[in-house]
Amino acid sequence: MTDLADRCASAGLKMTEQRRTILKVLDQAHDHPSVEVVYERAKNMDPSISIATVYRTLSLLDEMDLIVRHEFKENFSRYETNMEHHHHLIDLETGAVIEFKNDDLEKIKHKIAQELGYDLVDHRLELYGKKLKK
Amino acid sequence: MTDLADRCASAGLKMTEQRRTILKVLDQAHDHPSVEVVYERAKNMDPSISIATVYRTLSLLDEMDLIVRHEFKENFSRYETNMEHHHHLIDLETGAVIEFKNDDLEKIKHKIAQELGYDLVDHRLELYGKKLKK
DNA sequence: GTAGCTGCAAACTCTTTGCAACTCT
DNA sequence: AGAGTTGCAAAGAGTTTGCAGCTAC
Repeated sequence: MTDLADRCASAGLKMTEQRRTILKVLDQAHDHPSVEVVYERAKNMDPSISIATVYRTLSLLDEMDLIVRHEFKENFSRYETNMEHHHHLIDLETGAVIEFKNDDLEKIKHKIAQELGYDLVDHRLELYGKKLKK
Repeated sequence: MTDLADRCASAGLKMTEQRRTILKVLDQAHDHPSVEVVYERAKNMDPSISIATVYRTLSLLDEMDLIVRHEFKENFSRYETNMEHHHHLIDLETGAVIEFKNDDLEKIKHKIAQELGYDLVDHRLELYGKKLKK
């Protein structure tokens, strides 16, 4: 049983065949797939699965904080299972997503919010770029 | 004639009554209005204006880089005319947008992209928070 | 005069949802 | 058995677009 499936089961979710399939897709995904992509991969394992179920499952997992929904500058959402805190650089030519982390950034972020009199609840830091040719 | 209108005219755009109205709304806006809000304000000056025209005009101005379109964590776009470089803190309780700038952030941003082998084309840095009660 | 702009309504994209049937537990 | 889950199709929200008529230049 996968890690995600474990946590879903302990949360009291019914482990249906469809959920097992979607969780397997997510566990195997090392990229940041869109709903459409998760659906395609899931359909390869179980052709009867519906995209409505994929939407419902991903929303559910996002609410449970088991995955993270991103809305980059595209007109659809992407999801990722990597729960370690980090940010993203999106390759404008390929759509590829590169993860990075930076401690200075973390400090500045909180400092700014505090100075403005706010408690930082969420944030978004995305870089969009083109690969340098050497 | 407003500043925005000037620049539109020099770019060869026809100055229709509707455009004049929308540009006036934008010139007077010191907030970050959504399409719907621009439409409402424009309708107060000219009730016959259509929301399609508002959409078309805002997209056009965005392409011309006369205004900036933002897609915060809401399911609609907002626009702003303030062209000075800055970032945003969005008040999660009211939707209010507070602008700020920070030089350290600028430096780090470019440094990170460079280290990853990318040329920074665009970026997004948004903080979401709740007002601290004192 | 004519290229460009407008209003209207229909179309589009992504996402959510009502419902009846089904399935884990 | 019963609450939760599913597939389907319809509905929603925000946005874009085809078209015929209108308007700035």
